[in-house]
Amino acid sequence: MILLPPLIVTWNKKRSPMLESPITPRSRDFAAWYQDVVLQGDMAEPAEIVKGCMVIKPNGYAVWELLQREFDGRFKATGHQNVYFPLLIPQSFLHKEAEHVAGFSPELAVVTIAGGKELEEPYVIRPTSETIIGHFFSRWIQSWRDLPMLVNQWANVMRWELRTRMFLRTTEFLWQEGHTAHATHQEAIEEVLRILDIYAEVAEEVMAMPVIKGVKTQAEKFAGALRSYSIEAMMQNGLALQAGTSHDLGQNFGKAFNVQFQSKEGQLDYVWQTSWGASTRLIGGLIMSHSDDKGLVLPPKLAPVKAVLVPIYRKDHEKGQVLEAAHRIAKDVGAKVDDREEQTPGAKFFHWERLGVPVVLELGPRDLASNNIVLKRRDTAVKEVLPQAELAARLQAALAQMQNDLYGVAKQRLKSNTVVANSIEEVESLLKEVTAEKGGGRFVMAHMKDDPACDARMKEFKATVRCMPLTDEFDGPGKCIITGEPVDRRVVIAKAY
RNA sequence: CGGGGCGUAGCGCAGCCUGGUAGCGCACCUGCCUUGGGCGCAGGGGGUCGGGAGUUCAAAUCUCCCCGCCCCGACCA
Repeated sequence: MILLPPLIVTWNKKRSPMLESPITPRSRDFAAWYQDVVLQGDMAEPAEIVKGCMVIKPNGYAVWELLQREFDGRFKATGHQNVYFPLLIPQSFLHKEAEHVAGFSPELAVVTIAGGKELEEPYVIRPTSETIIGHFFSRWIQSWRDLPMLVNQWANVMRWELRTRMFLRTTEFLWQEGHTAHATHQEAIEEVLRILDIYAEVAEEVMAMPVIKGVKTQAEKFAGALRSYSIEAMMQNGLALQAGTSHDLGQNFGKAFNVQFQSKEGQLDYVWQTSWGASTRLIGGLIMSHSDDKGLVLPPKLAPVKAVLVPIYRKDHEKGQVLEAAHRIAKDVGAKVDDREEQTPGAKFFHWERLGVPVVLELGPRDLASNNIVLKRRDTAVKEVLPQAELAARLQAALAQMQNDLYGVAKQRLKSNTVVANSIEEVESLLKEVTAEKGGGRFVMAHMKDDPACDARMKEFKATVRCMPLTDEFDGPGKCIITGEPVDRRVVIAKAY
């Protein structure tokens, strides 16, 4: 295990013992820091008895539920309906689309025995549901009147990964997968981009996590898609995280599963399909975007508890007055009162700090006498003394400001860690510059042809082409740094999770 | 799947080299005392030492096998 340095408690030496921080500093070991924050923030823990899986704890699941609500509302507002398909998929289904099976075969878990008997045809535990949904789409769709078909499912999926990290990559994970069918390619493309916008909006406005929207290279696209789009975020160590993907499946699955419709003109044609997904990985991205050495930092919009009030008192008569006021004030502003008697205020401050609660309020005898209250933001650690009468407004303002500030800080980090390269040598040196000491990364923008041979060269730097941005300040034509051929824009090259 | 680390009380660890009564801190229980950033004191409960086999009078400790977890690399939301 990692040895932890003592956290020296300087504010009250005569009363406080030397304490050990339960969290490894980010700067020392980012991976250990991340794991500590997940554990100390009570978000999840390794399932231990089930390889590669995790238990999402109440605090973590509450964040997922808030995220779900944000996505689900937007999906429904754009005409999608929720459905649920089986966890088990006949193995043969996977084989109907050549690229699809090639891409997913290595990571499938297969059920071969059920009810004590060997199955005639094994089932795979879904790694994603394009195939089984294709099968049902072919039964549900006959006419142009049945289109567009817009469905979404909230589900678990399983991919047998060799290397797992909580939230970022586990064998089983939760996600939503949207599946749609359209009469024309144009409509399908519009759908893919509409969803990509929703992903970006939730990431930026709800998670306070800036992203780059882009197109995946052919080498990096979803197995079975014509084109894949993604949003890419940058973590605090400069590594990239794919935070949501939206795929233009063309007619590949339509043909594989015979999903045909009769057009207004009476002609038979295959549907144009899309699929798109965002997973619990987003929570990993959330943690790696905002949290610090003291623990979790949650943006107000995704904090299950937005404010906690810690009452402070000495004597019995103070206790009664403080608690009465604490409950009254907390009720007014929607804060939770931590009135546990067996914990001292100091212990409570540390507790809520680790859990990432955006605002902690302090109320003690001094405040009662002056009609004030103390408000402290999790991200800045700044304490403000303000009149109780102004609390409701000031709390809302503080939460809104914190939401904005978190985004601003992350946006600035993305900007300042994004650099331009005009040759492959420059890509290499720019990537190596940050890898050595920091164990980190950055985004390098370079002109590159969308050709698997070019993607492959990035392996030398342990990097990948994250995406070809749809729009950003690095747009503009140039020559591919590998082939010299003219290309119309720069791509994002980075090390990634 | 390769390399490394680790499995001893709920958690974090010491003990192992050199075999001989299973320990420490936190947490937990009881009481008193404290409360504006991890209070203190006193008393107390809690263990198939990851599993199996072997060596030995005797194994947490030595040998072999197995299992699991974490980290680092090749594949990936």
